[in-house]
Amino acid sequence: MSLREKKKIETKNKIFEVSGRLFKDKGFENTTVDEITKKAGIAKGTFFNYFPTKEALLLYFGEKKEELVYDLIENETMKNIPTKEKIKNILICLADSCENDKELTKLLILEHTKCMQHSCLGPDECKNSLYRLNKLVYALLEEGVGNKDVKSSIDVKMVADIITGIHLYSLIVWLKSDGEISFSNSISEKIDMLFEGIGV
Amino acid sequence: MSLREKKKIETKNKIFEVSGRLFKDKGFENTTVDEITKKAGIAKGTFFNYFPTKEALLLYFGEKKEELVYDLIENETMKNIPTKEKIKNILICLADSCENDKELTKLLILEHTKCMQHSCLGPDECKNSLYRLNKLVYALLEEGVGNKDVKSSIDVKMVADIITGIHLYSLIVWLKSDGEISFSNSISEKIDMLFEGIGV
DNA sequence: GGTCAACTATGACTATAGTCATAGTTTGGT
DNA sequence: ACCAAACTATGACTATAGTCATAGTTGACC
Repeated sequence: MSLREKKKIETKNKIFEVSGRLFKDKGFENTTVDEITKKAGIAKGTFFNYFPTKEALLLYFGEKKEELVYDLIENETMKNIPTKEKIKNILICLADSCENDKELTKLLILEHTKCMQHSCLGPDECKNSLYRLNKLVYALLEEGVGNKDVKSSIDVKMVADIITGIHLYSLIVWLKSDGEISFSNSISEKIDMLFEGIGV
Repeated sequence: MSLREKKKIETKNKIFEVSGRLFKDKGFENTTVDEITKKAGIAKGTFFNYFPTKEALLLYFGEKKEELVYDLIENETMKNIPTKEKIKNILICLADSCENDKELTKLLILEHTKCMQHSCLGPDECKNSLYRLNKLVYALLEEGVGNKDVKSSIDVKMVADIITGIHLYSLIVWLKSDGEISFSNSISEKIDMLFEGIGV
């Protein structure tokens, strides 16, 4: 690795590390880029060489976190269990991950909602976690239809959207609540309902 | 009405009117508060006497729009039709309203997501359209359970959340799409699925 | 119609994200 | 070792949302 590459990684890590501490201490909104760069010992402009906006740094935190959770999720997808259980387990993994850092989750869901709109990014570049979840659920449902685990008459894309929506709104409700609600429980029950249907 | 009250209303309307034109012309982000106040013939500080933030003005646009759509929705709720149809019609009303001003919808959904998180506002003050929809759907479902239109075994709150989630994510997908998708169609089909269930 | 309290308007000021021309550093080729 | 090109850092500068002390206006009461 060249000197240049080493320095780049070092600087990026320094920003990541310093801002992580600051965000934890004072919150994202109350931390200025000036402050981050001062503590990291770099010039303000340098920050923007690494992250195009302050929000991009937030998304980077999100990516790091997602790497971890998707390792777990990958495991789940391998298991030989009914589709419903598989989807539930995955959503529970995600929920647990959200539950262990509510503040970050709160900030990220806003960024992801923002992201989803600026359709600038195609399917693959888009690091958006909602989008990623949606694709994964889609794949599992297709598998489920193949296994006769899920009605073959359904529009798989549509159901994937329903499930993503359930995840998103449950997340929002949980964020709004002051900790009385368990995100993972509530989502699990909702998936049961979707599979059973609510009509008489 | 006192002179003071008249002037206040006049000024607020002036801001509303001028900013409406500017937002249409150049978009929300590209319109500055400075510009709005100059065209409205008031000082910058005055703007913030009427709207605490630039985003609050956006929410005001949202409220005005919502007043209109909720008139239609109220009509629907009166009708003597199956619960499923009622909920579908309401969601279609909302979708139509969104479809007739995509840009505003895009901006509002972000603000509403933001709003939902800052749990500062209680159920009643909160003008948030997601929250409002959620409450309405909840009421209709209860009615539906009473009418034996909906399984009595369901947790009504949970199903209301599912439906709100379906609405929200469908909205996001529609916003992301470049007009190929009909928001109202897609949501209607999703409600059918939820009533029927997707399990074999 | 004078006076004071309550309300409202004002615009200079602050805070902060993000830009950009310039200066400095690293690299690969000779 | 030297040079040019490519890359990276820098911090003064800009743009803009939002604040706040001050000045101006309105209304109610005498």
